[in-house]
Amino acid sequence: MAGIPLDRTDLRMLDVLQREGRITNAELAARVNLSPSPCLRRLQRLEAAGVIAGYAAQVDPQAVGLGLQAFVRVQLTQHDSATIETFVQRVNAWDEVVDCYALTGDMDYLLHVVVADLDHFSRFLLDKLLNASGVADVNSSFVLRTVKHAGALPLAQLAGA
Amino acid sequence: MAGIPLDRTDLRMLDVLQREGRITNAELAARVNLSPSPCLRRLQRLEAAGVIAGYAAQVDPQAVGLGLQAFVRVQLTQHDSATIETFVQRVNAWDEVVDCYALTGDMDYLLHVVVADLDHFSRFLLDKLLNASGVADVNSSFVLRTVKHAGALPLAQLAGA
DNA sequence: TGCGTCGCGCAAGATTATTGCGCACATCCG
DNA sequence: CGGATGTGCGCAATAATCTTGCGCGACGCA
Repeated sequence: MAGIPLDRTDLRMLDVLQREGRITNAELAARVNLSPSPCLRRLQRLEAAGVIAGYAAQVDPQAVGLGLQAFVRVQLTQHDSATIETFVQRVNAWDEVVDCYALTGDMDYLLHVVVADLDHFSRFLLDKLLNASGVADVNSSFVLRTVKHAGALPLAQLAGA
Repeated sequence: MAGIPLDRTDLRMLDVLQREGRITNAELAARVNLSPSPCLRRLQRLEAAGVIAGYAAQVDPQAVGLGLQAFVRVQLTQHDSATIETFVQRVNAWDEVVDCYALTGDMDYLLHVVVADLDHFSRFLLDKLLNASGVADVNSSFVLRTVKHAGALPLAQLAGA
């Protein structure tokens, strides 16, 4: 996992693509002061190296009827590999869980949950989460407002080769 | 904010684009059993309506030297609009904060922070967050492992017109 | 100075985007 | 029941873009 070296141009490309992922290669080239050919070759290199893991359309949750989001902190009863493995597998199978992180602190996991409404959340909580073995404690907080959703890493602060 | 009606084809398009945002219109059309023309027209409609808010390249944080992530829960001293307004503005100005949500529960805000290392985080915490007025309490948890990062809404479970 | 490497720009063919147009089907009203 | 209307599809043609091979110049090094 050494990671490939990234120069200033690479970082500028990434910075642009984080915000406008469907921009044409021609315009991306113009933004970073390059002709289309080397720009495309750099892009393919970044994709092949996994620096760019993929591209995603950002869908408005409200528009598709998913109007409620919550963050659920979960504590497991035990921390042996079997318990963890089982929990992780279930989390990956649950569609409502968009993100899941293992954290330091008194709670083991943080789940970002997206659902249609309170009823939907209730079913998720009762039928899935609390039904899962190994779950000792659960603490739910609902999203009142999305204050910031950059969807972009702070590349500006990086020096780059 | 009624939102435009979405049929089964629209949802399938969104489902594909959430995972492969840079797919060509021709291939997207093939995936949803449509010819390129109506597929593009649907896409433009979805973009214009804001159902698709944008497109983003998913950059690997490790690859760009941002190897440490944290979730910081913040409680404000007061909840008057002036205190909130000030805090929100600062959050939006801080590059390290990728996401920020106002939550129910005993902590008012959840910040998703991406930094290079502990030193970087320390500077963020001491120089920025704890220096901000109106901040009563702060609780940081570091990301040990990203268990799941779908980056996609669960559209499969939606019926759609 | 001479050699090798690296990355750029140019150019041409293949692919894709984009628009106008006509047609089929469903709905609604007379 | 018949005709009008609207909606959305596919086709076709042009414009734009992608994609690859190639030659050139800059740089590092012995």
